[in-house]
Amino acid sequence: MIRLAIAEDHQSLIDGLTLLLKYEEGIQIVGTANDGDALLQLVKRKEPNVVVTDIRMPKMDGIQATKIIKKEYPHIKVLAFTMFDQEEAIKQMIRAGASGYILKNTSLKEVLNAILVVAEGKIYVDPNINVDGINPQKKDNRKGILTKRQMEILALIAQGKTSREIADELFIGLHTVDTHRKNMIRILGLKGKGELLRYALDKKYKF
Amino acid sequence: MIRLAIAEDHQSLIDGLTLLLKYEEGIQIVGTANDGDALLQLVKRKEPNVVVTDIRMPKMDGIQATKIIKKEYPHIKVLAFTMFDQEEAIKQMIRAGASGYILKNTSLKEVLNAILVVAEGKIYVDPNINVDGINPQKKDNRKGILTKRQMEILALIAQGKTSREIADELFIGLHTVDTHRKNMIRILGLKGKGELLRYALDKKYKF
DNA sequence: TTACAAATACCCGTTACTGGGTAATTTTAA
DNA sequence: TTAAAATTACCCAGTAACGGGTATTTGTAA
Repeated sequence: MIRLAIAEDHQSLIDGLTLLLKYEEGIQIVGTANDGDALLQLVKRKEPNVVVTDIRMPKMDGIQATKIIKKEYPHIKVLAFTMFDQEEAIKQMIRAGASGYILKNTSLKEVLNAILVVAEGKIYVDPNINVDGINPQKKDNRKGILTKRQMEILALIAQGKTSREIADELFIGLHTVDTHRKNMIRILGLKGKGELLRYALDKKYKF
Repeated sequence: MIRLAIAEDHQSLIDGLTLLLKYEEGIQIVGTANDGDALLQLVKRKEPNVVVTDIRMPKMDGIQATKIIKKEYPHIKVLAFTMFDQEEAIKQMIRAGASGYILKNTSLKEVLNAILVVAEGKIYVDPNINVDGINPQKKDNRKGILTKRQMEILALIAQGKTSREIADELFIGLHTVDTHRKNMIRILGLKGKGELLRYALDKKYKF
């Protein structure tokens, strides 16, 4: 299930997209926003897995918003929804971590397709865009997605240790371990009780 | 760590065993009992993983006690501690699910060895015993250890479903799912929050 | 050296799961 | 058909984990 958030200062466009996607199976629109600030609030509250955002927006532009979203929630896919001939802005969106860029003068059907593509973790680039240096992905210095300490703790979680045991083993406080747990859950886009343990067991042999 | 329970109506023998095992690393004596009833209570309270029990005991004999223990806690290994020439009783112990049988006229050192052997899940039979039809293990009709319903629920647990979700999916009550969870934890000898999920994930592909 | 990331730690509240019971009903097998 | 096993369901209490904050210290890189 794709949980979609839309940010776009032209409400009419939002309405059009909403109309198209409302009855689309597998897509749930968790909210819309008319500016960057509102988008960030929306992401924080609803944690979508895909965000469609305009680049030029009031309060905070889509580039800045994307940077923040990708930093805090690297698993969220961002699809930039731009007007034509703003190649410099598009480049910045790429650097900010966007997974796709589609022009506003595209059919809504193609927009839907782009959403599905980026939701799968792939990159979607509008055929009409021709930017030379397109090298998305991998702009954060993190080796993986998690920090050293987080991986260390994840490994202990995989061993079935409780937060208390992990805290004692690493000579840190219980709260600290819980904080790391929560940060990892947020960063990895997990949810629910066992998800982190499931993830830990899955990745256990991949460190 | 072997958590050991001892049942034997001759307290002197218990004392001897305790003396031997007290400083043995890897073995913790969680309690002793002088009759079958007391043994069952002990097992229930302390959940040992290995039980050493006499066959002839007051109130309830070791055979009956073993049957009940193996039914409720199949993971617990039972080592019968018998006097010589009671072959019929030994056969019954086998059928009751004992993992080993050692004669009382054996050195305590050998008793220790027998405990270690059965704790590893292997079968220990005193060399001086010669019963023809020895076919231990597998006396419960259960295919595996769990029932159909329990495996069904375990599979859903492995998928990360909560009890609530599992209940809805199977059209049964939340309490029922929780009961199955608890029964599985008991039968499998697990403990702690994540253990059942870990077990479920481990066995997921082995159904 | 100064900003940013990482690691540390605490607060509050809620929920899912565990651990301890008990018990009725249905199914299966002896 | 009758005893045993399996499935269903509920009670109470405790705790680990989650979800949401905030905040300080310690690195590290610009």
